[in-house]
Amino acid sequence: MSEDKKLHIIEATNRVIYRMGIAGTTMRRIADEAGLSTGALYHHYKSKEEILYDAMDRSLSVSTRIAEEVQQGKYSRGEVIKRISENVKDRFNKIDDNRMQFYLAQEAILGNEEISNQLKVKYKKWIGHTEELLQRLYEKQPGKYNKAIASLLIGAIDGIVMQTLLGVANTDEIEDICEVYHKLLVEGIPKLLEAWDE
Amino acid sequence: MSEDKKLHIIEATNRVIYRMGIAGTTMRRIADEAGLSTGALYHHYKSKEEILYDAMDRSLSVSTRIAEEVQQGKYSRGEVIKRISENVKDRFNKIDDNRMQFYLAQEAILGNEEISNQLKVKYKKWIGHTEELLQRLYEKQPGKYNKAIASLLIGAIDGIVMQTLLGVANTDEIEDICEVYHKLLVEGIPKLLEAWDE
Amino acid sequence: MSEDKKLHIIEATNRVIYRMGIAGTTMRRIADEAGLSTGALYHHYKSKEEILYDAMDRSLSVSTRIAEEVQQGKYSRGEVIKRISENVKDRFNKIDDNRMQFYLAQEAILGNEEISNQLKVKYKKWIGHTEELLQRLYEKQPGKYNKAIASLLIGAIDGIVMQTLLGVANTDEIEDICEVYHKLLVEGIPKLLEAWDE
Amino acid sequence: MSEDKKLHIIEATNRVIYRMGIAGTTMRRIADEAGLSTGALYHHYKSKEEILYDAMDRSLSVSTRIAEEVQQGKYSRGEVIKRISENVKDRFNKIDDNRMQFYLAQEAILGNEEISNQLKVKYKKWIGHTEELLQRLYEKQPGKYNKAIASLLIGAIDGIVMQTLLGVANTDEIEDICEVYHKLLVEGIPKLLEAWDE
DNA sequence: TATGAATGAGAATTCATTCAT
DNA sequence: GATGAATGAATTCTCATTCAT
Repeated sequence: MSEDKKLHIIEATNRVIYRMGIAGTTMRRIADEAGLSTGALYHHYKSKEEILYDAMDRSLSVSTRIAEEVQQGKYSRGEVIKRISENVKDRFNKIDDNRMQFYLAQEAILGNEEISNQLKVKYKKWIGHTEELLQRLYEKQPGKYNKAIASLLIGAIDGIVMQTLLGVANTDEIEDICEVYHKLLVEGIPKLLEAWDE
Repeated sequence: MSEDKKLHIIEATNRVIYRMGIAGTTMRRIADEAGLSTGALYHHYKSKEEILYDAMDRSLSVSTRIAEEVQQGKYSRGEVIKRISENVKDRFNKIDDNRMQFYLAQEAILGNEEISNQLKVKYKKWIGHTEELLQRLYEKQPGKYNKAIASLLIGAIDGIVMQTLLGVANTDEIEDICEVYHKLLVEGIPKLLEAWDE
Repeated sequence: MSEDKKLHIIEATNRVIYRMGIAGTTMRRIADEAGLSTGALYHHYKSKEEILYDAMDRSLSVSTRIAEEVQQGKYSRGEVIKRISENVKDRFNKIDDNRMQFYLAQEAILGNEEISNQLKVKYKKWIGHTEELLQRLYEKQPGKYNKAIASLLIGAIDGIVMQTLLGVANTDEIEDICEVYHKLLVEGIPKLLEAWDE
Repeated sequence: MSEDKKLHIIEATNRVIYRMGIAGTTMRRIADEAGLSTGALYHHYKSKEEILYDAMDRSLSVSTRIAEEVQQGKYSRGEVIKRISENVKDRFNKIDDNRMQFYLAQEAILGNEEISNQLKVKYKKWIGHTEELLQRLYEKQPGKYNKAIASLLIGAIDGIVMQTLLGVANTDEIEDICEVYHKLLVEGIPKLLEAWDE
C-alpha cells in the first residue's frame, strides 16, 4: 500500500477524468492508463468510489482562487486590483484546472455528498477571502451585502469558465470580459457600495 | 406526438430526477413514473438525452421569453429591471432544472455535439437578448463591451446557480444576492458604461 | 385493397431497401416513405414479411440477365458476343439493380426460403440460357461441361458486382474487366472447349 | 486474451450460425453455446461484428495462406495449380463461413466502415496474390490486364459460392465447375495472355 | 502483490404488431 | 379504411467487482 503506487494511480485517474469526464472514468480505463490490471487497483483501494474520492480530494486541495495569496501581502489598492485582474485572466486560461473543477462541481451536483461537502468548504473560504478583500479595497466596514457581492464575483468567474468550456465565449471575448471585470472592480463595485450609504 | 403526452413525460422525468438525481434517472424509471412502457417513451422522444434537454428547455426558456417581451417594448425601464430581477430569483429556485442544465453542459463539454450545439444556441440567444436589453435600458449605442457585460451577467447567474446547487448559498443569502444583482443593474452597470465615455 | 395502394407501398419499400438494406427496412420507415401510418400498412398486408415478399417478388420478375433477349435473335457469332459484352458492361453500371439483386440473394442466404426458391428458379433459367448460347456460339453439342462454364460465367459477373459494391473495383478496373471478359468469351472459352476434345 | 478462448468462442459461434442462421445469431446464444456470460464475450471481442469477422477470417484466410506459400516458391507450376484447385473446392464447402462472408459484405455495403475496410483489405490482398500468381505461373511481365484477370478469377469463386448458398448448384455440378476452373487456369488463361501478345 | 478472465445485473434502444379512436 | 400511441420482449453493450492462478 505504498503511497507512491497510490499517487501513480491517482495521476492516471486524473488523466482519465480530464479526457472522459467522471462518468466516463471506468476502472478498466484507469488500469490501462496506469499500466496495471483492474485487479491490482483493488489492492490499493477497496472500491472505485475510494479512488475517485482520493483523486478529487487531492485535486481540490491544490486548486487556488483569487484572493488567497493577495490577502497576506501589503499591496496598495491599485496593485491589489491589478493582481486580482491578472489572477482572473489567468484562471480563464487554465483550461485543465477549470475542466477538473467543473467536473468536481458536476459530481457534487449529481449527488456525491462527500465531494459536495468539500467543495462547500472551499467555496465558503473563497467567498470569505473575497469579502475581506472587498473591505480592504474599499475601506468599508463589513456590510450586509459584502458577502453577496463576493458570491457574485466568484460566481461570475465560474459562469464565464463554463461558457469557455462550452465554446460560447472565444479568446477575444474573454479579453473583453476580463477588462469589464476589472472595470467592475474599479468603478462598479465602489459605486454599488456608495449607493447603500445614501 | 401530442404536446400533452410530452408534458406528461417531462413531469414524470422531473419527479424522478428530484428523487434519484440525474445519475439515477433511467428510462425505465421515467417510464414507470409516467405509467408507460419504455418503448412508448421512444415514440415521443428519440433518446434519453432529448427528454432531458426538453425538460431543461421548458423551464429555462422562461428567461428567454421575458427578454423577448421586454424587447417588444411592453415595459417601462423600471418595470423591466423589476421583471429581470424576479426572473433571476425564479431561476435560482428551479433546482432540478438547474441540475439538468449542468448535466447537459457536462455532456456538451465531453463532446456530445448535439447537446453542445443546442446549448450554444441557447447561450448565444440569452447573451444576445441581454445585450439588446442593456442598450435599451441605458440608451447606449452598441458598445464594444456590451457583449462582455451581457456574458458576465449571464455567467454570474450560472455561477450563483452552481453555488446554490452545492449548498454554499442558503435562502437568505440568495435574497441578498438578488438584491445586489438588482442594484448592479440599476447603479453598477450604468456607472460602468459612463466610465468608458470619459 | 386496391392494387394501386399496394404498388405505392411496394415502391416505397423498394426505396427503403435500397437505402437501408433489407435488415434496415422497418415498418415505420416504409410507412414514412409511403406517407402512411404503420397501421395503414396492415390494412393492405397482414405482416411485414408479406410486404417484403411482395417487394422482392416484383423485383425479381423485372430483372434481366445476359442471354435472355439475345437468344431469340438471329445474330451472327460476332454480333452475339458483342451484344453479350455490352450487356455485361451495362450490368456493372446499373448500381441500383445490382444492389437490390444482392440484397435479395443476401436475404435468401440468410434463411428466407421463399426468396431462395425464386432466386433458384431464376438462376437456373439464366444458366440454362447461357448454356444454349454457348452451344450456338461455338457450335458444340451439349457437352458435360457446358453447364459448368455457364455457371462460372454468370458467377463471375455476380462476383464482380459484389466487388464493385464493396468499392474494391473502381470504374477503370471495371473497363479492364469487361475487356478481359470479352476476350475470355472470344478466345478463352473456345480454347477450353477444344481442350476437352483432344 | 488467450487464443484458445477466442477459438472456443468462434467454434460456439459457428455452431450457432449453423443452427440458427446469421440472423438468429445473438450474443446471448453465442454465450450460452460457449458456456460463458455475455460479458465474457466482450472481454475477448469488442463487438458482435468483430466475432463474426474473426469467424470468417479464420476460415477464409486459408486461401491467402496458400497463395503466400506459392509465392515463396515452394511448389512447381503443376503443383501450384493443383493446390489452387483444391483450395477452391474447399472454399465451396465451407457453407457457414461463406454465409458469414456475405453477411459481412452486406454490412459493408450498407455503410459499416469498419467491416468495409477489413473486407477491402482482404479482397485487395486476394487479388494482389492472385495477380502475382498469374505472373509466376505464366512467366509474364506485369501486364495491364493481369489485375482484371485476377479480379475475375476471385469474383467467379464468390459468384459460385453464392450459387451454392442459394442451392442452385449441387455437389455434382460443383465438381464439374471445379474441373472447368482448373482447365481455365491451365488452358484458358494462358491462351488469353497470348492473345494480347499477338 | 499482481493478473485478467469471468460474472451478472442493468443500461439504452429497436421494432413488429395491436387497438381504441 | 386510417391513425398513431402503446406494448413488451429482445438486442447489444457496459462495468464494478471477484477470484483462481
